[in-house]
This record gives sequence, C-alpha cells and structure tokens, in this order.
Amino acid sequence: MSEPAPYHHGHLKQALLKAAVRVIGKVGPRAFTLREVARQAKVSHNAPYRHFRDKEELLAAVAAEGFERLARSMIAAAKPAENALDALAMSGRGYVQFALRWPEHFSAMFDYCEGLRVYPEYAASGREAFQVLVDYVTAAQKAGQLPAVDTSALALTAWSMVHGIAKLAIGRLLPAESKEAVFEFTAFATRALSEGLTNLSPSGGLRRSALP
Amino acid sequence: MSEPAPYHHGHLKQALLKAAVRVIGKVGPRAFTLREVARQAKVSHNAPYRHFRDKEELLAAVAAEGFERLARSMIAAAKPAENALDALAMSGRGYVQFALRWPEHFSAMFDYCEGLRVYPEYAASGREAFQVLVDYVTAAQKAGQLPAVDTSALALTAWSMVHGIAKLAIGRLLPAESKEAVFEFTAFATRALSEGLTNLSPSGGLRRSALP
DNA sequence: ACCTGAACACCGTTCAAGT
DNA sequence: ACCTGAACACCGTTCAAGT
Repeated sequence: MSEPAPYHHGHLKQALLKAAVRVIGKVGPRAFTLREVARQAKVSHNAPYRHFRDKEELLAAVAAEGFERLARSMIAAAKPAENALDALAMSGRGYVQFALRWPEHFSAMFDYCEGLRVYPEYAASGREAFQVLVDYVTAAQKAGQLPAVDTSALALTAWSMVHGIAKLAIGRLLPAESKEAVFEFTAFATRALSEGLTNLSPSGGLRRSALP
Repeated sequence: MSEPAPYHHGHLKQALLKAAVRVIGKVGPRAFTLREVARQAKVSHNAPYRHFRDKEELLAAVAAEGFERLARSMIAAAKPAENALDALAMSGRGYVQFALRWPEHFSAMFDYCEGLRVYPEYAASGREAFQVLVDYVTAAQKAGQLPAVDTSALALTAWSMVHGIAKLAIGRLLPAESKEAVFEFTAFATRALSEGLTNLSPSGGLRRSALP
C-alpha cells in the first residue's frame, strides 16, 4: 500500500454513528454519553471530536438515521394495503411499530428537537419521513377517499394522532398489555379519526369486532 | 417557642420543589441539576438528600405538580363551553395551552415516564388529570353527543390526539408560526376527530389558512 | 490527518462531622 | 433533626503532544 493505513480504521465516523445508535438503543438519550460511545468504538474518549463538533452533533446524526428507519418502517407496513386510505392507516401502524421497537431512538428523534433542528441532515430526513405520510394522504385524496381539503392539514392531523399514540404507549400510559394491544388501539383510533368519533357504531368499540 | 428553630427554614421541601419547578421551566429536564436547585434554594448541594432520596424522586415531585396544573388548565379552558362535546374540545385546547406555556415542565412529565411511574404521587396526579378527560367524554355520551362505545377508548383516542399535537408543536414540527395558529390547528384536528376526516366538507379545512 | 493522555470545571452521591 | 465540606467516580470539552 502506498497510502499509510489510517490510525485504527478509516471508517471511524460510521463506526461512531453505529456505536451511538447502539448506545442510544440501550440506555436512551439521557444516559447517552460521548465517552461510552468512544469506548464502544474502541477509541479514546475525545477521538469523536475529529468527526463531530460536540455531543449534540452526534445526537443529530443518530436522530437523522432514526428518521430514515422510521420512513422505511412506514413504507413497509403500508405495502400490503388494499387501497390508498388503508395504506395511510397501515403506515400509521408502521410508525407506532418503529416507536415501540426503538423507544429510546424515537425519543432521541423527538425530545430534543429545539436543539437538533439546526442540523441540515436532521431537518432533511425529518421532512422526508413526513413526506411519506403526505404522499399517502395525497393518494387517498386522488382516489376520492379523503376530501379535497388542505392536504397538509390532513397529514398533520394524522401525524399528531399516531405520534400521540406512540409517545403515550412508550410511556406505558395506555392501558395496553402488549404491543399487539397497542396496534389494535392504533387501528381503532385510526378508524375513529377517518370516520369520526360521533359516527362510531355502538358495536364499534375497541374489540376485534366491527367491519372496516 | 420551646422547639428549636429549624436550621434555615422549616419548609425546605416546599422550597426545593418550588426551586425545582423554576429550574425545570428555565433549562428543561435535561440540564436540570440537583446542585442548581440547591443553589436556588440557598442550601448546600446535598441538603436536598434530606427530603428526596435522589434526583429522580425530586423530578417525580415536579412532574406530579405539573399534572395538577395541567388538570387545572384543562378545566379552566372548558369552563365557557356551551355543551358537553364542546367542553371536551375546549379541554383539549387547555391541554395544548399548558404544554406550550410550560414546554419543559411538560417534557419532565412525559419524557421520563418509565422511571417516574413507580412514584405514587406521580401516578396518582397523572390519573387525576386523565380523569378530567374521561369525565368530559362521559358527559358527552350521556348528552347523546358521543356514541355509547367504550368510554376509555374514546378518551384515550382524544388524549392521543391532543398529546401528539402538543409534542409536535413544542418541537416546532408543526408549521405554525404562533401559539394562536397552534390553537387553530387544534380546533381543526378536534373537529376532524369528532366528525371524521372523510366527512370534512371541502370548505371545512382550516379557515383563513392557519397553516402555510 | 488522526489519535492520545492530562487537565479543567462540572455533576450525582456518599460520608464524617458540625449545631 | 437538619445542615455542611470534603471526597469519589463520573462527564463534556480543551489542549499539547505523539505518529
């Protein structure tokens, strides 16, 4: 080799991000420590400063990575949908699914927004994830399954709903014993939002009874 | 007085809680520091240990206090309502109002649930706040404005919606320029939930475009 | 360029000691 | 009982130094 081999490995930045995602997933953004990430990546405690200005910048990278995974989770969940409105509902399930699978990562993405929004990668991947939702809403409108009102207002309403479910479920504030129970509640809430609370048929409560 | 006067003041616990609420409101639960609270209360940095086992126990007390304020905010906002369903919607506005007024306190109440739920005062005041919502739902059902389906499912759905709005608004993830715009969006989402997204009349989007 | 070890100012928590 | 100061093991960040 003519080039001198990098000190330890030439991919420290990726290695750090990977370690950071692992650390976040294990202990959460509160106990998340730059020094622990360095330990996991087997470098000295200040090597990360070569690639990230400070702890927050690494956190922003972790959060951005999270938005990409979230978008993939929504898309995957919506794949088997039978129509546009169904795809919107199923993507909501994918949203909650990601949140329950990676609660600490989800927290890193949303509980520190004020600070993170200045990082372009964070903002961009966040927008992309939201765009997935907007696309499903647009498709449902084109299919005549949703009215031709402000698309963004519809998308934000749906987002608020699933986001609230996700946060409350993570905090164990919903009386749901299992992930499956949370998904059932998500389906109920989704249907309630699309049809209207006032229009629910008396048999349309939580249980796996009613029709679509 | 036969009893010796307390060392500094006999109300250190209350003073610490008050200082903690102030510190949380100023810097948020992340930068929240036991030593800073002690400084604000003008006692040594480990005096708090006389009244709180550790930092988390003080945080739980702060969060519990927050739930009491949240409940009061919901009740106050629903006061001028004209009927039961309207009261439910207005209490949602009160919920969002509290979250926007005290975002850091709101964060302390909801972003650390896993750990805090073991503290009885936290759990109790959280339940009481939720009960406010349940009461409005029950009243609306009795008035025939909501169907006779599972009350708790209805309440949890409404809660998820306003909670999602509150969290997204705090993170500035809603394209709303002002608090008033957030309230308008809350009103839109609330109406959408009660009438159904699919039933919104084309003119029934957000009036005067509160959203860009 | 990329990495290291020592250093600084902080933090949560503990402990022996003061009144 | 209630409070204090010193001490310990951590942390984020900086800096001079190594290859």
